[in-house]
Amino acid sequence: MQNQNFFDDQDRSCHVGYFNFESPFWCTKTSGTIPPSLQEDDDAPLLFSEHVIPKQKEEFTSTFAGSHIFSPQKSTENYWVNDCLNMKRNRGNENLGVLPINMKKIKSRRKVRDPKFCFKTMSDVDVLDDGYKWRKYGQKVVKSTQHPRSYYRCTQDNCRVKKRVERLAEDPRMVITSYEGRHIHFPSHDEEDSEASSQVNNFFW
DNA sequence: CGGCTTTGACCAGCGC
DNA sequence: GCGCTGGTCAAAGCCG
Repeated sequence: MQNQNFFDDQDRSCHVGYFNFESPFWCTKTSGTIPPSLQEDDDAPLLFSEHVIPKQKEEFTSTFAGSHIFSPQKSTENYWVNDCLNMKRNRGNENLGVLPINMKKIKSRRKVRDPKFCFKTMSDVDVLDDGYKWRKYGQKVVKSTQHPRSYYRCTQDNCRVKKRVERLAEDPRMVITSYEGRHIHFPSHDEEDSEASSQVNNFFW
């Protein structure tokens, strides 16, 4: 297995880098998975969910999938990341499937944006190899952290997927990677490892 | 020379 | 309306 990036989110080690989205799912407001307390608010963001795929050697692939019709406000970005992690900790079992999440209400009135998800990784390198080619188009020092935030765009023609990479202010060892949009193509990796290659293909979503 | 990164400028959203 | 902030643009420079 190549491209291994492990992180510890305080309850277990997770394997990230390859994302298995064999059956991508999207929780919507019409699915009935949103707590009643949130359904009353048209501006509440959509639920995101976790897909847990048990793997060999007691590893498992854990991914966050989400579809925010209304993206969180800029100032709630870390808050949203924390929600992802809280959701992991609240998991009761590791069955394959969609789990309801412990969700907080985040108000937002911003315009419709592409699906988005993010994860935290302990890594020395900022940019994780996810099989896609990215071109950096900007870097900014944001107020919440002294570390610069980098902006990348997929180099594939007509693919509008973007990702942001930044280090956690509280723990610079942690890298927060945020993806926005869906790839319209397969990864451009020249994989020698066929198993890994097939797993990469599952990230087509 | 083409593709990429760097970086300052610009713009839009948001809060006050 | 104004200032702050984050996101994007684009020119310049770097590198293979």
